[in-house]
Amino acid sequence: MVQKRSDRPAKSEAPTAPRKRGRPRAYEPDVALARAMDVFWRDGFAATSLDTLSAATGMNRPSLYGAFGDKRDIYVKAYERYRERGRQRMADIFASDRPLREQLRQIYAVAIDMYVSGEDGPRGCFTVMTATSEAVFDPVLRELAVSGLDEMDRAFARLFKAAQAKGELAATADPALLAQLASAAIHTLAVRARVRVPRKDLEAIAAAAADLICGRPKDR
Amino acid sequence: MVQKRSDRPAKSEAPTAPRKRGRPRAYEPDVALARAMDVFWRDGFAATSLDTLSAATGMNRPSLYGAFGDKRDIYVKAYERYRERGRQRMADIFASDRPLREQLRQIYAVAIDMYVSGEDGPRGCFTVMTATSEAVFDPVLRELAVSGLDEMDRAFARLFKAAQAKGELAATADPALLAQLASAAIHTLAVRARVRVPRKDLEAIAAAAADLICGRPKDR
DNA sequence: GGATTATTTTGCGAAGTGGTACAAAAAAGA
DNA sequence: TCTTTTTTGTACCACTTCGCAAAATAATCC
Repeated sequence: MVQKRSDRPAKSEAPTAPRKRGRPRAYEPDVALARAMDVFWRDGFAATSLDTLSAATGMNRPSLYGAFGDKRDIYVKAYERYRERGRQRMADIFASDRPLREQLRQIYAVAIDMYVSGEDGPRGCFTVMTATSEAVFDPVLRELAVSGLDEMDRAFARLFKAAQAKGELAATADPALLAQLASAAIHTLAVRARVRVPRKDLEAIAAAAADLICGRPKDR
Repeated sequence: MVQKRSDRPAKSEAPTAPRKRGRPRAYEPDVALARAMDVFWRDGFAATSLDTLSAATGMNRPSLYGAFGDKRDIYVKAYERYRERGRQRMADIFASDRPLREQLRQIYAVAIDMYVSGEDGPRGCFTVMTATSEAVFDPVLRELAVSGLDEMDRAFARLFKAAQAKGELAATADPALLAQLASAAIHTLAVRARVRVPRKDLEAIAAAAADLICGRPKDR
């Protein structure tokens, strides 16, 4: 009996078996948070009640509170999870060294996918739709929303710098400024998706944005 | 005594003196609606309570209901008022026949003015911030939000068509598509204003958008 | 088995929600 | 002065909201 409880018990199977002491959880924190994210993403902060969260997660309110904290805490965690998922979906595309126009096309395609997703209707972008609403008077939420916008801007800026180095983009362009316009396309896609603009129209906007940024396409 | 009550009494002074029969109103409907608009614009639909509206307008709830209807009715009227005001502020600029780049600069300047306005903090754009949130599940509100986006798109499209006719814009450009990108800049300004991005930064984005749309500036 | 620990369940309470009924108030008309 | 008409102010309703305390439950540890 060397190990006590300070380090992982290292059970036989998956890392998801620490076998703690008391009554076992009836929920999986990660999937519960995913459901909470779905609700906040769809309805926003103010329009979401703890009862709705409770129903969506299958946890009753005290369990919710114990696991994640109060409503605002759940919101913050849900939003961070949203950010993390978005980061994962975008990472490969930003990292690939394909032609700039193609990278842009793929990035916008992923964005559109996310924004029109939703069981009961297109949800748009969590950052643009709900995070910015709460951002004005809540400094913490504002910092989160700002970092969400910044992250996208900076990713685009890196992309454009690399494209300039490869000669795919005019050397006179300001990468940081152009990045914010590339993000602007993301934002308009989010807004328009939310009012049920058809996917086809969104794709046309995305293509036009990519064209405008890269310069007119040479061939077709 | 020819005229009864079907037509205007045409009192001596302003048209605001029909002198109706019962107890006179303690509020002016128009300024009350302006206050309601301020609240909804700032807080959105869900986070606004009738008590808040009551306090802001100086009307108590029954009077609010009598004058404008239920909460959603007030919201709709407030949003329509917002639209009307925006239309007024933009109309002259869109109608002027100045150089395209200058028109764009002015349009974006007005937008920034509106979006950073607000006694307690920047409010962003009513359409982008709150109308789109409610738009997913409420067909009426969706139609309103869509028409709000469309109106801006179409105004830009007319602008670009005229610019093409004057030779200020490449004939190969698609005015309708380019218009949606011009609107995208509006949307990103709204989003960023809401998270308290400084005015100076917003102006830089607006200038970059105008440059990108018009083509690089010839001189400076 | 009994003690310990962690979680769920039940239920409550205080505040807030949108909406309304009803009487008092304030004007014009007779 | 008395009636009629319109609006206001008070009070209330049924319901929802968030958060929490206390008890019940289910596991491990000894």
